[in-house]
Amino acid sequence: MGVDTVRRSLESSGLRCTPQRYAVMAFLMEQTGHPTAAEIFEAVNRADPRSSRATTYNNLRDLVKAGLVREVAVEGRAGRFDVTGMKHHHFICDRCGKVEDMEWYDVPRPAARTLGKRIFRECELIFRGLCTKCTRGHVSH
Amino acid sequence: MGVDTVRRSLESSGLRCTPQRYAVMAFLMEQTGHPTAAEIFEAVNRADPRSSRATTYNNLRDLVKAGLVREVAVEGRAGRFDVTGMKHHHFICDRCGKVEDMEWYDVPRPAARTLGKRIFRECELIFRGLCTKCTRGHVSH
DNA sequence: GTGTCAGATTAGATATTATCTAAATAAGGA
DNA sequence: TCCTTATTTAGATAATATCTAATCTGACAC
Ligand SMILES: [Mn+2]
Ligand SMILES: [Mn+2]
Ligand SMILES: [Zn+2]
Ligand SMILES: [Zn+2]
Repeated sequence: MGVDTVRRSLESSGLRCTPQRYAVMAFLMEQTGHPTAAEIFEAVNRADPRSSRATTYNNLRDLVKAGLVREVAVEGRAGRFDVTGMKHHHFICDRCGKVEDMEWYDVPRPAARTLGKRIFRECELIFRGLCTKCTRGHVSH
Repeated sequence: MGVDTVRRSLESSGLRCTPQRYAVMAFLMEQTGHPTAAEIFEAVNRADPRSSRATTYNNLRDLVKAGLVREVAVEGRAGRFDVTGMKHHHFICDRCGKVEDMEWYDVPRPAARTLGKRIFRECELIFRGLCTKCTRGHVSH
């Protein structure tokens, strides 16, 4: 994805395209994992432009609010982020906690009866088990 | 669920049945919501026996490790807990963040192809949208 | 290009959530 | 009743996130 695509997606969300904000988006887009705010902060500051901690958090919050980034639901204490855009599910490793993307597929939505007066927007699937790395040396059964 | 049931489930997990630990289990079992550690700490200490903060956290960790309690995957910063036992899914409100239980139903597991060398254990479904309370006054479309 | 200013950035303080430490206590079996 | 060891405790500390208020700058109008 090119520089202009990022710039335009920021602008169309009413966000200025600042070097710091751009760097967060660019880093997240080249990631296959789900970095924490601390990891994003560190990665962005390995090169110019520098960005303060507050700015990194501010930008993550703004990008999430704009729908360009999401905070994934995990049970750890540190928020983990990925770019929205391509729909996908997640696999979380029981052993090492790694969060991996999984191919998206449609899930039967809940029955109207169980939904009640709630307004349904989407389903999200979390698979659990052992990741490829943690599987090594593991004997099933 | 009776006193003895809790006691036995603790003992069969190799955990001593202490008043503090029992209080955490008892509170979680009467909850329909998904309290944070701070809420559990507060609730437990509204009456005897008292429990320190460290003990509340220790017990939650031990109960999770024993499989009697689980930490729910949510995107907030504070861990939220519920008792395992009855399988169910979750509905998370976009607006107020409330986590509600939803009737369990089986989900088609991912294709072996997308699973690769991972070892699959279970699927967990998260529904998103607006809870009943946040629906009030909301105009769809 | 220059001026304007709301939005953005910053360092550091503060808040929130969770874990650690080491001494004291008590559960449960012998 | 005694013994062993898991558990509890207060307080310190760590990890994560937000706030503050001074300063700066991106984007737009001219
Ligand atoms: Mn992802
Ligand atoms: Mn639940
Ligand atoms: Zn793993
Ligand atoms: Zn709600």
